[in-house]
Amino acid sequence: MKKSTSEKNSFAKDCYELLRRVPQGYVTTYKDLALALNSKAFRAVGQIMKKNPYAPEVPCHRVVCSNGNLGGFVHGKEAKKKLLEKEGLSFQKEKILNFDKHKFLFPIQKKN
DNA sequence: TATTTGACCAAGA
DNA sequence: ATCTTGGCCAAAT
Repeated sequence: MKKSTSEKNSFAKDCYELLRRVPQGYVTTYKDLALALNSKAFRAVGQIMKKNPYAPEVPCHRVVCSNGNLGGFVHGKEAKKKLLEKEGLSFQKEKILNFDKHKFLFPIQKKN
């Protein structure tokens, strides 16, 4: 079964769509984003964020590593940490405290 | 078209 | 607990 031509560019697009749904005070991970797209392109997700941070429309600062580590950020990790702290998250060095507690799961996510 | 690159991940030592 | 290693996949070069 061949994929339709229209869903060729869907990866990056869907990425932003999903990320845009993440509310303040919550975070998601590169892994979960990829899995939500039925893919394992964990790294590609990060690449996309770096290249096309569609600016404040998409909260790229709410995307972190699945192990609770802060992850990366174009404007520097410290800026990212500050933003998340403002949204109510707390940190231990580079790790997020109560990580899974603030982790946002997408409506149609495969079983954890 | 082929190769390299990463804001990653999970398992080993 | 930290560090290394191999793998993974879309995008850029």
